[in-house]
Amino acid sequence: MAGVSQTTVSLVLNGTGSRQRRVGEEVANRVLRAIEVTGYAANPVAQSLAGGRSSIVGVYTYEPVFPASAGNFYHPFLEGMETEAQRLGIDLLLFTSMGEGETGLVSGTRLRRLQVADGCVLLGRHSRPEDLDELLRQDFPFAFVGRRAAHRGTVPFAAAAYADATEAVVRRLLDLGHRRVALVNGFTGHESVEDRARGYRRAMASAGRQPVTFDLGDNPVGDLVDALLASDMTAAVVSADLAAPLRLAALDRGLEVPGDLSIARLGDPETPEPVPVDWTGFLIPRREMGVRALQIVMGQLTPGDDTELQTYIPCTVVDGTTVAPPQPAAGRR
Amino acid sequence: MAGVSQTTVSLVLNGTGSRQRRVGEEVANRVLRAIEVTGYAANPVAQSLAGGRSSIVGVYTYEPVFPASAGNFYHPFLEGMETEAQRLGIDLLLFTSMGEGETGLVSGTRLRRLQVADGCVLLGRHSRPEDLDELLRQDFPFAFVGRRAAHRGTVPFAAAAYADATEAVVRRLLDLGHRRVALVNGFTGHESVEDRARGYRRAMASAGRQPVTFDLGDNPVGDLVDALLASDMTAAVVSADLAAPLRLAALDRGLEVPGDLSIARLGDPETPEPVPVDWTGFLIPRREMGVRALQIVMGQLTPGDDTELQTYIPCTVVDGTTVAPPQPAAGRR
DNA sequence: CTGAAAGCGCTTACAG
DNA sequence: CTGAAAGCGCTTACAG
Repeated sequence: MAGVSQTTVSLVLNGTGSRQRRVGEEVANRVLRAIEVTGYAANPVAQSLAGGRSSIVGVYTYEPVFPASAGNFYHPFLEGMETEAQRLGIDLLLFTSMGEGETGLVSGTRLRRLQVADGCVLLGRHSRPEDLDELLRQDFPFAFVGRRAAHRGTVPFAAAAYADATEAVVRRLLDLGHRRVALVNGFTGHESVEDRARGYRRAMASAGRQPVTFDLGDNPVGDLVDALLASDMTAAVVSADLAAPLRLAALDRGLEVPGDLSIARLGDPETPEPVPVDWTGFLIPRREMGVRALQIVMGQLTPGDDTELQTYIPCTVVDGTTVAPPQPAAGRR
Repeated sequence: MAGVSQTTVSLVLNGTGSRQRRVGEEVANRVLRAIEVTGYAANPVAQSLAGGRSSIVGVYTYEPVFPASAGNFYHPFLEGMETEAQRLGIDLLLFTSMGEGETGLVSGTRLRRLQVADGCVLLGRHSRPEDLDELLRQDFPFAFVGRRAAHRGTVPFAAAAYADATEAVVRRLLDLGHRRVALVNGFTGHESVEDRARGYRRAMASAGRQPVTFDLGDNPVGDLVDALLASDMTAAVVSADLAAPLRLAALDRGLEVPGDLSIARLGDPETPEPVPVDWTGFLIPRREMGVRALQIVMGQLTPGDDTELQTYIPCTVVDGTTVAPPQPAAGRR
């Protein structure tokens, strides 16, 4: 013992907040020295129970994190989170115990178990709005990786700036002389799809062009190519996973890419494409999204912090060889 | 309330052990119903503090888990652990906060933070013996992925059965007619290398052949090929990472594989080889090692459990095209 | 500036 | 078979 009370030790360790009470410098040093000698470290479990911080942030995923099948969807996000967690001196608690029978975060013991952590990062393509509502209602610090909307309230998130990136890509096509540029979606009803569509419309509107959207639906990709040509499209901006199949379908029909049809890819797919293509388009800043999501959670734990709750992270636009100026109409087959 | 005390609820939830006290069936049902209605779930933090279980198992790695650089070394192990964790209804706490300055588990607050978890799985090529000693001394439930030895005491582990697998591969070469089969190590001083060497020696001894081991050291791989030929070796069993370079060096010297030299690979490397080769050798059961490590930890938490503390998991031996019967000496260049 | 005391939500001997 | 009470190791009002 350094001759002080438990209270004082706690105060020394937990630092000095704004108008918090300070411990005498001399006493503080005495405590610090004793800590060094004894190798004392606070029991995080007790800290947590007593209302303090556990320095643990939960990671809740709506799908298994390490499935051989799903490739490495979560990998880059986790890499960012791990790096940031290390920097911040916190640990990550993986909530993997959501089994087949579970129905999300709200049900059962899941939400309760979250409380071990100071906050939580959520990831997953298929989130459940009721989970977000509940988290918001409980005032539990969290952040989603990717933009998510809730029925009411502000969902904190670290999202890719899909709108801006798509706008930039479409503008590039327009600048090359394309007049008929289509947006092609693989699926709909997701925030990321909406964001891309917004950027697309913005670019088209500012150039006075008519926006036209094609949805894949359940049809074969080949039909999509036919539809694009039937509409006299000279360029298409395509969601990440659909770009490669669309290009192959076009080549299959004897078209040249970008000669007959320019294709820009709106994001890089989770799994690397079997045949590498030098795409024009943009990349999703997955790693940085992970970093930022963690920062947003931690920001909510720090009173004076001014970290934005909803942040958009710029995507890197890349110039490849799948986009070229449109051919004169005569040249098209 | 169901009209019972906190004690009773706790008893109902924590199940009935061996000679533990039982709660009246009628009362238990009443409690269960109330739990269902209210959606009650015990606070794991409090459970943990009170000496109960937190249903959290820590994962401590000696290198970052999600580095883009290191490929996916940990991925298959984690996949197994995640699957098993899900099955067991527990969560995984990633101890990622070991930064640059940290010096292992024992130092600083790391060991203390482990206590949030009921037990811990350790992974990493460069473990620290003092960590194992300390964990053993504290009687903290843990398991290593891969065989590890400590100064004293039994280190629980889930290891690949390298010795058996190597023995099987070498025996296969001997059965094909090879008389001079070399063991080639990329590095030394690791348990996994020792295990392979043991299997190699066993197979050679039982066939009455002289075991010869070549260590790469800091020399170029080409020298190794020369040394193998100078010693009239017709086959080599090679550690996972060295197999591909050795084969290339042999091809470079105008040799044929397996014509002039049979090469068997002792394990599959962490990162897929750039040029796929149809190797003869064995595969490391990484996924299953993760599963078993978790089972070993959980076994220590269950009084009557008879899970082996040290388990070896069989490797899959595969027949490829890098091994063939030895050529008559005349045919060798 | 410092300490005694209550309380976080459980589990577990200990009495009935 | 059941409950009152202590205690896990902290934090944080509340008094001095």
